[in-house]
Amino acid sequence: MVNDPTHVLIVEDDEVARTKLVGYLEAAGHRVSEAVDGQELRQIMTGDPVDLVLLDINLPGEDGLDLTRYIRARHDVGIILVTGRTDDVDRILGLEIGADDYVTKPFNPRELLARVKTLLRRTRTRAQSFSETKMFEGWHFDTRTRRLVSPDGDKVALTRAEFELLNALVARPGTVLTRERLLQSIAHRSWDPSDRTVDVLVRRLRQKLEADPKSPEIIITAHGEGYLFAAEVSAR
Amino acid sequence: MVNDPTHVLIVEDDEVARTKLVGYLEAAGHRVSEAVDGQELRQIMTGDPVDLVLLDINLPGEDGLDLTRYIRARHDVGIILVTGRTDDVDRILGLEIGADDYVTKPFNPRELLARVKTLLRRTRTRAQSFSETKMFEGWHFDTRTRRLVSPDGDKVALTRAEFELLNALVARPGTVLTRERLLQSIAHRSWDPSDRTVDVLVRRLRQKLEADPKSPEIIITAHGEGYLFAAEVSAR
DNA sequence: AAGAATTTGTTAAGGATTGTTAACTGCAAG
DNA sequence: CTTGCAGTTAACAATCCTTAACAAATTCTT
Repeated sequence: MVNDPTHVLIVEDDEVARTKLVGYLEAAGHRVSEAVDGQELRQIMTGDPVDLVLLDINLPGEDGLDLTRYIRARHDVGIILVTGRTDDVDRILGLEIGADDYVTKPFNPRELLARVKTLLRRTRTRAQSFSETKMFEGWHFDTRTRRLVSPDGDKVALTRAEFELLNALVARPGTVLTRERLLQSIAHRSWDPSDRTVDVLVRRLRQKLEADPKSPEIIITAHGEGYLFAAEVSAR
Repeated sequence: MVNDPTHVLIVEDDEVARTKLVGYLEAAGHRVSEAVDGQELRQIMTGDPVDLVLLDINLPGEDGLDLTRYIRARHDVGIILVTGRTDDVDRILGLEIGADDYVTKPFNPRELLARVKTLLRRTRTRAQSFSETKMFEGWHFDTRTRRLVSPDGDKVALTRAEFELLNALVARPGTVLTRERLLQSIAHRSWDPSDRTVDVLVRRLRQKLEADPKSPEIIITAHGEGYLFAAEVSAR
């Protein structure tokens, strides 16, 4: 895995955040370059082939979206946007103009690295298509904007972990998923039998999602096995 | 169970691991083929229909993920990935690109066989495009949501074990099923003559299902043999 | 940079499900 | 009718899940 270190370019003007990112990625065995604005980015990318760009969306001068356009126009490289929680619109726009993925600040390191790794693999094998909105029992769940809309049209806010959990469940309706596996999807870590993290998250999700959280009909527990998404899911 | 042996293909380059896997699966009554790389896999799969593939994720050359994509593109077959404990991302990615399940090395035989079994059941019904809800004596039984609705329209909650039991019975109406076999369906374990687990579960199910649990008409006991689902089942 | 706010993880008590045991009941063959 | 075997039943034990409250970690605000 460290045989052929991939070259990752981080574009971020805030020094604290940048240093953090550099740390994570170097620890994961990547070669890392840094830039604070479009000028530095151009300088680096013309001289040294880059495999993946981590791009803050809020930059002074040319912002992340401008740079996404710029990069897409001349380089074949993966782009991950780093966005704030409130940058909904920019995020969508970013994906539309060619970014491959995004992470929301605050991100957790594991998730970040997971997305980096996933994207590297994808760009290497040239696959396409990223997210979509799924519907179940009147709910709309957009995996791209991370938004959940109730049958009445109310927006329901999901925390990061709640989102990941729902995402994992919705991806495999009608299948019992073990806690081990769910925790993998949520936090990229493994599970021991005394760990009740998943249970607690399931409960929190149920309270947002179920008509009667006491007798759930969407997220069903399989005693001794795990949990199961019981509603029918249609994607669009 | 050994009447119609399912054909399982194991793709694993490490000989020790492969031999182990072969042993487990043959002991469970499956017909097993072996491959060490993508080339051998293609050779086998073109000549001989396979029901399930056990696929090591770390292979030299084309790895498990590449092969998952390949298989998904041309065959309707269950895929279980065999992953190392550290392959977080690959595992999740594997599921995203179409694997059905995974087991982590080192695995225990019991878990492995349980997963193989549930997946075979699922792919089999998938192929027959089986319906999800079955009806008998006015009851509606939805195997996907695990819900039971009485003739009056009342929802009856089933516990996991009750659900599995009813599921096993309904799948073969008019046939006497041994305790051994029922316990297999419920708990994936074997039975000894002093084990009253099935009996107790039958009783609990009867109390939810039978008009008069004292003289059951739907779940009949076959003295000295096992139990029998006596109602007529129509699927839809 | 400090404190507030939010999210996430942890713990322990309480509840539910499942497994086990043993007394009891009924069946079926002599 | 009796006897032995098999199934039923209830009560208990073990395991697993739910819940609420709290602690820790993280992010946001000023």
